[in-house]
Amino acid sequence: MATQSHYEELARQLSAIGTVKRGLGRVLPTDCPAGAAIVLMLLDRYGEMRMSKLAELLDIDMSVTSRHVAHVAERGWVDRKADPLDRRSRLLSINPSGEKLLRQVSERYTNALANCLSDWSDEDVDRLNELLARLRAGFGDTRSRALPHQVESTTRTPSQ
Amino acid sequence: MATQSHYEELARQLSAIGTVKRGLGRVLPTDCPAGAAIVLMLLDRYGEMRMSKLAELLDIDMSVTSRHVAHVAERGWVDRKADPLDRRSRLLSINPSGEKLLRQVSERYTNALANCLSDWSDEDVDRLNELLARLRAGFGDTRSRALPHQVESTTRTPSQ
DNA sequence: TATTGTTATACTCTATAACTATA
DNA sequence: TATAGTTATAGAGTATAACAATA
Repeated sequence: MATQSHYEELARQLSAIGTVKRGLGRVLPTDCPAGAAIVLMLLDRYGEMRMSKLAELLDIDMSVTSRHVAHVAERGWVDRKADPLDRRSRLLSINPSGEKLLRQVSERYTNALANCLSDWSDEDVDRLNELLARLRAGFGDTRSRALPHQVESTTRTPSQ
Repeated sequence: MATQSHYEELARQLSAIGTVKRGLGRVLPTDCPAGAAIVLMLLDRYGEMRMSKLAELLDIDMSVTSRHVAHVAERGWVDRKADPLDRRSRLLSINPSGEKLLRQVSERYTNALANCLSDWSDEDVDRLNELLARLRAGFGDTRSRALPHQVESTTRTPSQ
């Protein structure tokens, strides 16, 4: 296990990462905020899925997912059809219009990164990608272990 | 320079980092949102400074900085005094009450990270810290180069 | 009854613009 | 006039709770 000072520095680095996310956000096309872009990426990468599955991949509440999806559906970038197996569910899929927009988004993200990170090698980017994936996995798999401090002093069963 | 697919993966990783930030946010004490915590960290690390300097370190607009500072000042965690050299300015500094809270925040952040990243070595955390710092530097130093796409087709002088 | 998804409400973080006090 | 900081307003992202439709 790493020592405390290293974790403190990591906490600071993560607190400051907003700079980068805002920088990337500025290159997005009109009417396509970051939340919409991620939805398109995930539907493109993993194919047709339900709302609930998408919410799980996004790791956000389904109520929020619902709003992101409404946004992209209203603009004709994804299709929603009834799930024949369960009429409560909706099956989401990216359509050609959405794919076209996604290509634009990817290109702009890539250009922005290439611009700002012109001195990075493939290996540098790879290492960062791997570490970020590992970081997310650590948090994603352990959400119940990262509960607020109040839990410590109670005996109740952790929610969910 | 790295190739396109590596940058695309990085864009996806960055889009998904919110999971980690939300996880860390959940361990914060009541009345101390993430924005307040960063202000305390920076005042503790760099000492007394003006609003404008703090806004620069945070890399956010001074109007936003002003609200974060008002929050922590109202709760008695930082002091604001008039700058004798320029009565328009205010000098900010963390006080003992703020230092006490900051120790609590650091401890909780560290515990959360130690919990979720129990299999990470010091070297792993170091590498991630270095890459994140480099990533931010790339964006921070080149904000004018990462402007929205509209700029490309004009001849006007970049703002600022 | 339980689950899928939507909507209403509220909170955090951010930016732009208008404003004040001072330089 | 220009600058330091504040406040008003608006938009994006999120969570919780109440709800409708279906299982």
